[in-house]
Amino acid sequence: MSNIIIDKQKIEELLTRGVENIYPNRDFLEKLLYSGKRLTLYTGYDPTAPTLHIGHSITMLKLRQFQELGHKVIMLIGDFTGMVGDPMDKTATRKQLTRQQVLENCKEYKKQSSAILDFKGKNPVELKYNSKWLAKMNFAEVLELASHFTVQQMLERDMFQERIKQNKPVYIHEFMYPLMQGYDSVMMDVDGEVGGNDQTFNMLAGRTLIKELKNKEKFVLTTKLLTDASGKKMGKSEGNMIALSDSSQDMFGKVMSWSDDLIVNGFILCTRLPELEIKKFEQDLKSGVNPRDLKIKLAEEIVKIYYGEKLATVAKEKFNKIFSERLIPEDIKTEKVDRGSYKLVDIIFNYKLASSRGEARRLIEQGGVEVNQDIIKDWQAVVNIESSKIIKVGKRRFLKLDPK
RNA sequence: GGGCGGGUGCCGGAGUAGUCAAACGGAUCAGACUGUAAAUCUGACGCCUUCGGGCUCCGUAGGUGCAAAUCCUACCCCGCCCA
Repeated sequence: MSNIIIDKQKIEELLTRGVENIYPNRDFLEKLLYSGKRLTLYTGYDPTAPTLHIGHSITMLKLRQFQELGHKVIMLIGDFTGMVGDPMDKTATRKQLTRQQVLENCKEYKKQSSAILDFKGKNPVELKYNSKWLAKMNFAEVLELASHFTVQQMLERDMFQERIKQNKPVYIHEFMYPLMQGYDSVMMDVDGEVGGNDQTFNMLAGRTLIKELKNKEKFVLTTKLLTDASGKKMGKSEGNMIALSDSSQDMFGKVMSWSDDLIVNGFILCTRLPELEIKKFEQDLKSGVNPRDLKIKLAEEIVKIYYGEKLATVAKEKFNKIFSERLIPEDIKTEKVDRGSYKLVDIIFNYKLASSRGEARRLIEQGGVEVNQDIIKDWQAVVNIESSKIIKVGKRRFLKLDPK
C-alpha cells in the first residue's frame, strides 16, 4: 500500500497535459484527486497486433501519472475483446482474430509497457485480462447486459453512421464491443478509465453501465491523439506508426520523419519532459530555431524512454552520420561470399534488400542503388567481389560483401 | 420469403468480350528539392525473365468462344428496399 500524494502541480499536469476531455467534468476528477482517496483506474489494450505503438504510450504515460500519485492502476489486456475487434475502422469490419493470435500478441505487451509503467515496487501496475470474466458469460447474462442499451444509442457512433451511409455492413457483434468494454469497468469495479479520444464512445458506455449496475460515477479521461498535419492519426492502421518493438535506430528515424508540426505535441504526449521545458521549445520554434534540432531532441527523448540514454545517443549519432553527413555507418551487415562476379540484381534480392528481382531492378533503374558510393543505373550490372563492396539501397539499406 | 444492386490488385474504386497486369485516388518505394524532414514535383508499384517474352490474377467452381475481370450455369458472401 502506498500513500496518496496530493501535489498541486502534479495534479494540474495530470488534469491537463495531453488531455482532450474529462467526463463527467474536470471538477469531478479534481475533487477525487484531492480527496485523498485511492482511486482504481485502468486503460484497456486490445492485443490486435504483436506490438504496442507510440499511440499507446500516450495513455500509458497518463496512467503513470496516476501511479505516481499513489493510485491503483490496472493495465487491462483485452484478450477477449481483441478477438472481436473494436469497430474502429470507419469503412470495414475488422477481422476477427483467433484466440491463439491474441495470446501471441499479449506476450510482449507487458514487456513493452514496462518502460513506462512500473510493474514492481510499492504500488505496482496490475495486469488483468478481460477474458477472465467475458469468456465465462452465458447468453442470459449477455442479454441482460445488452438490455441496458438501445440500438439507437449504438447507432449514434459516427463510424456506424459512416458505414450505413456507405452501405457497408454493421454487424451485431460490433454493437457488443462497447458493452464488453463497459462490462470490464463493472467487473473491475473501477473509479475511472483512461483512453484515447477515439475510445470515448466505448468508455462512456462503461460509464453508463457502472452507473446503472453499481450506482457509481466513473470518470473518463480521454487523451489527445498524436495526429499529423492532415489530422491523420499516427497509428498502426496508417502505417506510419512507431512500434515500441522497433529498434532504437528505427524509432529515431521514424520520429525524424514526422512532420514539423508534430514536434510540440510529440513532446507533450510522448515524453516525460517537464512542460516548462516544452514551453521553451515552443518559443524557440517561434523564434526561428531550426525545427530539425528540436526534432532530434524529441527523437532522442522518445528513444531514451524505451532504450535508455546510451542507446538514444548512439541512435542520434548514427542518424547524423547516415543522413546529415551521408556517411556509411561502420556496423553494417556484412556477408562473406566467394570471390567472383555476381549480378547486382541477384545480390539485392538474395540479401533481402528488395522483395523481388523486379523491385531490385526498378531500384537500380531509378538511381536508388550504389556500389561503393557509385550510383549504378544499369540493372544488368555485374559486381566483382574481389575486394569488399558496400551496397547501398535506398536511403538506409546497407550491405557489405567481403570476399572469402 | 420477394425485388433490386454488388463482390476487382495493400486499401478505396473504374472497367463489363480482344488495345487489361487492369483507369484514377490513397498507402508504399526510389529520385529531385530540403533540414534527415513535411509539403511539392518526377518515376515506379503482381511474379519470373536469356529482356524477345513467359506465368499467375478480377468471390468460388464449371461452361461457351479463336479470345473472358467482362457472356452463361451453379454455388458462397454482402448491401438496399418490401414483407
